[in-house]
Amino acid sequence: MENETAPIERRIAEFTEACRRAGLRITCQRQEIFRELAKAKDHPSAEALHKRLRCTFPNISLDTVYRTLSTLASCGVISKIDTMESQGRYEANFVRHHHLICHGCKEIIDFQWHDFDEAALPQEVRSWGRIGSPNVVIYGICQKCLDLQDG
Amino acid sequence: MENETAPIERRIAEFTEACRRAGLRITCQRQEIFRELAKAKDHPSAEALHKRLRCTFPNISLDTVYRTLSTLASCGVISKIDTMESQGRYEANFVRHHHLICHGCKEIIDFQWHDFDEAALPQEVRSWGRIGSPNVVIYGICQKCLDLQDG
DNA sequence: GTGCGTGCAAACGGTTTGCATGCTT
DNA sequence: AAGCATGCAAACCGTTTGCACGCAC
Repeated sequence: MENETAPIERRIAEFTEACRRAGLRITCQRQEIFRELAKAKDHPSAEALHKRLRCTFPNISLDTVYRTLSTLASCGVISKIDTMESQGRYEANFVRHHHLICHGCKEIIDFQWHDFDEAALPQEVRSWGRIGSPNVVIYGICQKCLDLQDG
Repeated sequence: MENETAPIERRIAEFTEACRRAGLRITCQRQEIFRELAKAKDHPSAEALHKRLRCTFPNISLDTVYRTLSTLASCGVISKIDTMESQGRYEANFVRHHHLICHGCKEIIDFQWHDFDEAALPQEVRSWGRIGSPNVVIYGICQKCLDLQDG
């Protein structure tokens, strides 16, 4: 699960193993949902994922997609991204990264920032409790949307 | 609007001025909503704010609170915080800061981090488009919630 | 065989919207 | 006087839930 650049089949195998460890049954719906998310590059919502899955798996229901995403997220096998929008978005990228979010097209771009990842946190934060990885979120308007506005 | 530590009446005056500039009418609902948010220290949701407002302003409707918060947020007079939860939360703190969010009690704590604010952003980010202030968001479990679990 | 996971449909909760009235400008 | 803002109620949308069947174990 730790390497998003691993070949997709290897990632499925890791996923299967992770489910087994978590006591989750391995169903084809779960495998397909994970595969579709792992191969997506755009942080899809549950609905977007459902739409894609229906091409190869016409009977899959939206509820199952919702249920599976939330199950997998709570096992830490995938993660949910909090955005300003009403729809939740998901990703299966476990390389440490941060997000750029476009207010215009809602695209989410991953970026890495090693200096940040290694920086010491303020004392106030360290003494607050038990923390997860600090995440940088930057909202803005991407170049494509800027061009559309000006053009 | 820039100083959250200014006396509340001065902040209301600044708010009034900002509305005028934005071409928004100054109604007592808007003033009261802003006042309640400006004095809140806990990043309330629309519903929480509505509940508080009803004490001093029994006829105010929830719709107006929603409408006003979204109007003010789009003028940049207040800001909306994106969290993992379904409810949107708001703040009127314009001192540069970041957020610690507790998965347990959902409390949101502000903290400042000057070194971060002054750090150079990765090239990849600078060339992406037009960006707003980078925000650090840290999820975790606060000490109070940890104590409850262990105790 | 046991019981978790699925599909279906209905409920849910937060938020948004249409409309007539009221109040700021 | 003109028209934006409000309150009310109903719609909306993403998500969750109850239930009976089916499949992984």
